Amino acid sequence: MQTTGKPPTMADVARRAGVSPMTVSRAFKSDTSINRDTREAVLRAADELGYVFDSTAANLRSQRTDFVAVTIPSINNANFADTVRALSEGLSQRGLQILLGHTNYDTREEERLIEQLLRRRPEAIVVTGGKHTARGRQLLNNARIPVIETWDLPEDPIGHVVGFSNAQSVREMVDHFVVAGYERIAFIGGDADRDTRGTDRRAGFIAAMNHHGLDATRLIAAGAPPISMREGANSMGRLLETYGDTQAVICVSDLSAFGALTECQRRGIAVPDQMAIGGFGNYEIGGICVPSLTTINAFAREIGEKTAALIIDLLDGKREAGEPARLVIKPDLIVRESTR
Amino acid sequence: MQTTGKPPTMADVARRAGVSPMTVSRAFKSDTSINRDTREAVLRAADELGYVFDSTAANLRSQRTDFVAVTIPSINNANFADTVRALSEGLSQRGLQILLGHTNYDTREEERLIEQLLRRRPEAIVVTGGKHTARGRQLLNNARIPVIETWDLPEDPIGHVVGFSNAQSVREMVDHFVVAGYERIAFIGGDADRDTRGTDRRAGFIAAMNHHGLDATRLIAAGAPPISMREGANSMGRLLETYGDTQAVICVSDLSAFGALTECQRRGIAVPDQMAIGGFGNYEIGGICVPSLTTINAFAREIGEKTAALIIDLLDGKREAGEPARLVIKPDLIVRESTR
DNA sequence: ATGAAAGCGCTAACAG
DNA sequence: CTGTTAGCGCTTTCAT
Repeated sequence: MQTTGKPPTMADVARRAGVSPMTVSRAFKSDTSINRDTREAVLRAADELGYVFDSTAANLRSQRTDFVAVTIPSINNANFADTVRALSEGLSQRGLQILLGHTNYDTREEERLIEQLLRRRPEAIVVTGGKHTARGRQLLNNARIPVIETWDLPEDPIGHVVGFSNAQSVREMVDHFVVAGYERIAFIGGDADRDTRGTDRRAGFIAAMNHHGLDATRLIAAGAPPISMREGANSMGRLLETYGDTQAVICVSDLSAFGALTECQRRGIAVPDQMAIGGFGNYEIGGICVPSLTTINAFAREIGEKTAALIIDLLDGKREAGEPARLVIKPDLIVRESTR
Repeated sequence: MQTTGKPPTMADVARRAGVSPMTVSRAFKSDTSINRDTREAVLRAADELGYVFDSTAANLRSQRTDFVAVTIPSINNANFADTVRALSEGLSQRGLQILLGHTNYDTREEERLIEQLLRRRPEAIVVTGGKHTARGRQLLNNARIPVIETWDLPEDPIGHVVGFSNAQSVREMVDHFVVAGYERIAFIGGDADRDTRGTDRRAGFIAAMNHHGLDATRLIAAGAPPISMREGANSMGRLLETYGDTQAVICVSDLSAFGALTECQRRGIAVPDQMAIGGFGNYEIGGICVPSLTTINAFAREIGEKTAALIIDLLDGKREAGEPARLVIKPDLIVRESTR
């Protein structure tokens, strides 16, 4: 096993094993017809040479990379991480590998990323959300591979969709709050535009409040997404100072909701008695903290699972590529201790 | 821009632009000498055809992929996510793209992953931790690319190292606790072996306790890594039932420490007065929760930054590949409200 | 079950 | 600044 000079190729392995390169190639595939002993001899020769299969060359010749490109807003978000993990596990069963990139909640960044990813010739591309630059859309449209938009229900989808309605989910939480007797309800979320899911959640809040004939103007802008725990805490501080008689607040995520909760704790404001708090995303923290957080389970893992299954069906031809799938997930309201 | 038939290649673009394929190739590189107008004409022709550059072919011919392979134990961990993000941002400045895989804290899984990643011919490979299967080590040793082990200080490193001493960090926390007057101190961590960093932290705890002549047997095994908030809470319950007179506990991470804190809150045990709690990793939650958590900042982001800079220097030949780097990071003890 | 020939789409190397 | 030639390492295709 030499560590200098050029790395061994299939031809080197073939020579050593006394077979043709084609036989070496077959020995490295699991489903090809090849004699057991021949395969073992080839693999032994490969091992002795320290041969490592070159996917790049195989990809070029076979025109298949077994890559699936995935873009997420942030690599540092447990919800998206859950989706990616489920996706990764589902896809790995078919030998598909994820090529992951993050956009920092920026569609310009997403556009660059999409272009970069498509150059690697993935078998499919999964993007988070339905908002893209014009050129980003165009790139996805022209890609001759399955395109799946997730975590959202775009009105004008590019291809397939695996998502849920962010607005509708929050509407249901507002309904629950109103039935529980809350009237002066606020919303803590990020600045508009960048995070479309967050924007949708706020829109759902406003629509539901208006529907109930309640004041929908208690909106705290927490800064640029993603909204951290710290920003949630700061926002709660501003809420208390601006709208002191607020009875309940819905936060754009469990992380900001937890931050808001801690600010109440620091100020001696009882949750839920003096202030009820709702979050979004069913992060682990929401089920653990004291009091635990009422939240919305968006089924991040299921999004990944369904997306993986969809991609596999499409690649296997078990599903018609021409008929875009629209897999709608119904989020669950989880009522816990932070509301009464 | 046709969407059926075979995708356009450089030859198609060249024909349309009235130049040779080589000129098209140059038009797509930024640093090559080519006439401004020619480049624009080529890029226009490419756009009109909906041409997308094929990295796979370029990679094979140039024998450069611009991939950097990275393995982390879990994709769902804010510490590793911080490292990956910093790494990703540092590397993208040189056009390097991360190929990420997760091992689920399992060296057998890591071995499979390493093999799969090396087949993609990355320019360098970054692994988390210094424990690998024999074959995993061999694969890394024979890879003719820079190997960087992170988040640890292996005694017998394969190549470069960017990490810190997990044991030493916890030793310092124990020292701090002892100086503060705590004597009956416990440790909550995962089952041995799988997570070597966690195991090192426990070893550091035991060594420090012994050094101070204190009882080092209050060890709560929280289950298989990674230890969740929930498992931290459960472990605190078991600790209180098993060693009721414990004054302080050190947890393998801030997540389990927070879980432990919530269990105290549910049981009406005052933190830090009746029970002091220390965590590890300086997760955001530790700085936000009430009381905030004493912890150890392992500088996850700096690990990523230093690793990215190291890789770039190695690939640019600004640093001798033959001289393995050993970049040691000194974690910081952050004393907060959960200890007195 | 195995082999021979050809070529995937791009760029290194050289020439002009 | 631009073009020609050859070939990266594998697999498709067709034989046997």
